[in-house]
Amino acid sequence: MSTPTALPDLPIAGAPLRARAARGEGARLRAEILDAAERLLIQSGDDTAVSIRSIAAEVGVTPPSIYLHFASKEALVFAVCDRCFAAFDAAVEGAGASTDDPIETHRRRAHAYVRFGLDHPGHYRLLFMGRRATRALDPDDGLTAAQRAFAHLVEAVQRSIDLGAFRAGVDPLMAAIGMWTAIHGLTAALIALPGFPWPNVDHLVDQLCDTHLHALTSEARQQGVLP
Amino acid sequence: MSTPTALPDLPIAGAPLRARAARGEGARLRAEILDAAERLLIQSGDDTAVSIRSIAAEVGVTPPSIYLHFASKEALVFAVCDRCFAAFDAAVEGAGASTDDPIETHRRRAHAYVRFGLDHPGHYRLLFMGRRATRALDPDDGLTAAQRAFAHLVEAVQRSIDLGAFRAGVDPLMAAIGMWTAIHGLTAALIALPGFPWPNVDHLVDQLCDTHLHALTSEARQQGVLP
DNA sequence: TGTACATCAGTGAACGCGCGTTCACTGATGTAC
DNA sequence: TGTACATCAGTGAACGCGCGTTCACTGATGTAC
Repeated sequence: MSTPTALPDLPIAGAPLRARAARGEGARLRAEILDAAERLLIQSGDDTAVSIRSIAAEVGVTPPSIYLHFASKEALVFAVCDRCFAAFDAAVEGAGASTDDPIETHRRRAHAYVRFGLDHPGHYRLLFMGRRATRALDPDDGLTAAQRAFAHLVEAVQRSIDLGAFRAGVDPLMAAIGMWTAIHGLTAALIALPGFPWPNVDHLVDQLCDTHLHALTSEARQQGVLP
Repeated sequence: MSTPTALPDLPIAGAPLRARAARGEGARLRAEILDAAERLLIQSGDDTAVSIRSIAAEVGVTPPSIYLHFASKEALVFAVCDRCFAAFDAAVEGAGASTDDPIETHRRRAHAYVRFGLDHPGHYRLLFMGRRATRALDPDDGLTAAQRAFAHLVEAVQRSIDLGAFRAGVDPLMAAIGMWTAIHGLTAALIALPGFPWPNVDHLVDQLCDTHLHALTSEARQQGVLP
């Protein structure tokens, strides 16, 4: 039936590249959109620089198709970020769990944190340096992956206190905030200012760990204003 | 000559609000553009969210007029940032100079740094949390205000070493990076996550100063891997 | 076994919008003769 | 004193572009009778 010149089975330039999902497998597109959006978002590290149109093109589908699975661009970006936060959390938790030493575990967490940021600067920019909504769009969704990741750090500090490795007077929340903001500042600066004359990164992380872990372990109170 | 219905001297709705500068005072518009751009940029804290058109409207002039004084949007944004960095540097240096104590000066610098960030979150986002170029567009312009600000911190550390307040073995660059990234991380997190259950900010800054200044003053080496 | 119908997975075109930048121009003002 | 001219400080319209989202639609596939 088809003439020699007609090749309807080959993709035509400009035509969608993706075969329509079979009946009942419409949800497959949702997963493909998430994957494509993640690829583009971590490439640019900026959700405002990634358009619905570019995500649709990456999938091989037209822009309106996105709205079959996500209510808005914001909802799609949030879904991607939640997945990325879970990956970040897994990397840090995994590193922390690789030792039983209640001090060394924090050191390994810190190194894994910074390494994640340097290995995946797009992820890190997206998760920690943008202006996205922090809370779940739908309150019924429960804790976000970001909230779980921070809770894991507080738990790690609490364990070190329970095991007697940290001073008894340590406030787990204050200590967690102190360590997190310091390591975040280093990571964010390393990513944002690649032209800065940075010394060896591992030395920087170690120095930071020395400083903070010393304060959490030494019995002597420093000359600070805190009681 | 003018009829009662003609009021040519009053601004008409939609018409430019700004009177044309007198001959020889064309440079005045440059200053007005800088002021307007700074207002809008610190309001949003994001240079991609501020358009040439909105800056022109803020001044009361048409968009092409911007190009009489700035080669591109990038050049205009850079000029604004350089001014903002100078203001930031002045705030921190001023606070540091308010005492002769070589330890207390760092504490005051830290508090002034965080206070600047919280008082001017738009400035801070623009200067430290965006994706702008870090170096001068024209290499002949010499050091940027940002580079001068960091140099001032290194000098402050060096003075504390020279006065014997910091350990002799302290590397001024490493110490400056350590303190800066930590305080930057706290400031950036405070700004980016206003919904986070932050404890008292002054306590956080003090805790951070305690931790870092203790490491720089105590003779005992911590359990770190550094020699 | 055949056929009308419902459902599903998308598409095509358009909505109104804002963007940075360029280009030829205008109209007031000072200057030279 | 009068006037032609140069200069200056801008303007108006347009360039081609991409944006998120909506809406009516299409065409393949399964299902009920």
